[in-house]
Amino acid sequence: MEWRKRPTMEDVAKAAGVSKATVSRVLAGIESGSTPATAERVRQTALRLGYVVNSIAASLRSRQSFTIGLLLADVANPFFGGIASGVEARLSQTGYSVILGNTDNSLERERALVRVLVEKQIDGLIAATSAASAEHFREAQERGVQVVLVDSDVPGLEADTVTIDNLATAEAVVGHLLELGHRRIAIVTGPMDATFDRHRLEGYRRALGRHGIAYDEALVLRADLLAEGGERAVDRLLELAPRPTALFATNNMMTQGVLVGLRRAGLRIPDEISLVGFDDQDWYALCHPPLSAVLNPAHEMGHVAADRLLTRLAGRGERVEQPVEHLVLDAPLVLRASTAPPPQG
Amino acid sequence: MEWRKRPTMEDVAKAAGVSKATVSRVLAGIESGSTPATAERVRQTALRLGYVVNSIAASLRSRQSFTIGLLLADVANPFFGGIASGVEARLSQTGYSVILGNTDNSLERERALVRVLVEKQIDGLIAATSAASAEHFREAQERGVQVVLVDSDVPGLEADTVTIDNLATAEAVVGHLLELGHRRIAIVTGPMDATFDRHRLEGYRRALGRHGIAYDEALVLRADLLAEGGERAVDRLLELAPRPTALFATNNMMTQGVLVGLRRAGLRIPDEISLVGFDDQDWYALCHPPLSAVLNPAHEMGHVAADRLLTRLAGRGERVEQPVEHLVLDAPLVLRASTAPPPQG
DNA sequence: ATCCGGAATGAAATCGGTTTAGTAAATCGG
DNA sequence: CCGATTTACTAAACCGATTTCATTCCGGAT
Repeated sequence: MEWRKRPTMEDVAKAAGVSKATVSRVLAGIESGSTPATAERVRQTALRLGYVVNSIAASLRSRQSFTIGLLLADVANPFFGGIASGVEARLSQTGYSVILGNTDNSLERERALVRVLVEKQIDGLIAATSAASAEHFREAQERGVQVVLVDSDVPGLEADTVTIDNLATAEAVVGHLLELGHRRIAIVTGPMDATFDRHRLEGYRRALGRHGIAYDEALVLRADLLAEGGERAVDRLLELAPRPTALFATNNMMTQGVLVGLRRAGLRIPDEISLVGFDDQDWYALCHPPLSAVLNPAHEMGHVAADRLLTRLAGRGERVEQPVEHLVLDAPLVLRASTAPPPQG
Repeated sequence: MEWRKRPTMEDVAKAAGVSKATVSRVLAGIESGSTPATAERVRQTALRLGYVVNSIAASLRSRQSFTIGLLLADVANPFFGGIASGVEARLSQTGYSVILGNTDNSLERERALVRVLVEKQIDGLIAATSAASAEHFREAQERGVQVVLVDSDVPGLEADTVTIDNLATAEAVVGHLLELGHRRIAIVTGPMDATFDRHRLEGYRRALGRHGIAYDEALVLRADLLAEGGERAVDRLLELAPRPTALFATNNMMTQGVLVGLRRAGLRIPDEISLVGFDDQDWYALCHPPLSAVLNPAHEMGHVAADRLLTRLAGRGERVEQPVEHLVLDAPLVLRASTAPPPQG
């Protein structure tokens, strides 16, 4: 069987009548160390032979993979899709590749993924998961991986973060509801593993406190961050007496679930109940009624995180280590038509 | 500066009193070639030293990276997010990693990405883009990369594909509209680069033909596959006289755009115009009115594509080459409330 | 003419594994 | 008990680049 082997740098060197070292220098774009004429000849032969570098070999020797890991709780969720697109957009401008890992909110899977990524010698890691544990990240750091956290912070981990001010944002949402006159406001939260989750609840609490309203555990509907959970939360809400007049759903999937639950229950928004969602999506404007929600800048967070990672990578080998940064982006509340003063009676 | 180097296989070998070869065999899980006692001792020392393999080095020698490339037109689009999650779910069960590439519908970016992926020695490539060109894929194939296409086919490329029957699906949609009594049915298409785009139009055409209705170029609203394009398509539709009584949007983003365009124009669905969308999303059920659409099984397509790629990778080195397969999945039309008989007069 | 310094280049070491070829000892059949 | 396998294991080659260090070449200063 005839099979043409792909040309290596050695082949190019031979064909161009130079050494591997020279070919390497030329193709790496190093100006000094070769005549313009030689450089051109090398480039031509490489092209003629259809030579393509083997980055695996290059990485082995140079100890740089130009690859970063991206851990997401759920790629199918547009919020994380937005983060991914932001990360990818920024990184691929620079020749870095991103290895995608989906954790499905499983800490076990997350650990396994980090392990594989470390084995693959990633230069950096961007994580947007709700992991409560820090050790697997710390292990990666010890092995020289720069890590940047997005959306959520991990307590006890010394790493850059890119988030929104979840506390203030939630406080603003609930403040808006309070100003409309609502007094019984329910909140649908996740399992409280992640900081964003806890901070959103804390903001809710603080807004109530500021308005002199007692915090009532019964109004905190703990769910699973998925649509299913949002839907079931509505069921529990219906059993509350007196029934809350407003509801705050703290992520996009649960917002969606709440919407179907409310529709199934036949509750009219905002006449019978006001609703504020999270992670604004384009379609929020299209449902009935158009939904007010917090705009969580997913794409931008991804972009900023990638940017931060790149500068950190660029600054390796510096004498002084760069201090960690905690970047906080704006998350405006976009008001549409799903909130109104509470019904009379 | 004191700096502890991460242990290599050599270190483990020395500490365990065996050779690198033995360590390699043990850690690779090769049963034969070592006593259970030796194996255990090696595993223990590896653990004790905190040894982690360097897959880069392993890949270089073994010529397998256990990495595949995933090219998507737009990760932020939930449809592609669904494909990504399907691919990732199937692949990560098996120790493969996926490198994500976003093409943004740019052929140039797509070519550059394929180049980088080939340099990174991917074992396989899954692409869900609307590239009309085959050569960059063919080049990857020549370099030993197995290619699987998802959602769209690339004419002139010998590769596995995983798609839906776009022609039949579109024909069914338009057939449904025709049976309701519509005679002027507009369609919003993409730029016709991709086969899915062309096939959907062809299905539209065939349905009309089957019902003895003339095909009218004016009713074909060419857009850009984005929401923006769908919105502008509505503007053009409004200028048509007589105005079409039904509209078929052929992907999720354009469906969304059409929805906002229609809303802005104040056209009531389905009283004044019927609408069928594509790439069913959960929120279609939540808008007003609940939207009928084709359910494009993104997650499943990704899953199947990954599966196909894995069996192809497993079958390398066989005497006989496996023939390419064209897998076609079901894409049901889910009817909700956005279609009705045309208005009188 | 001679010496010197910098630029161009090449030979060889190196990265950290996998794989091959080979060796010594253990096992087996008769 | 002997030759023939088999088994456990090692030494060394190898994958294909980058990087270090030595060498050659050249023009300009002395």
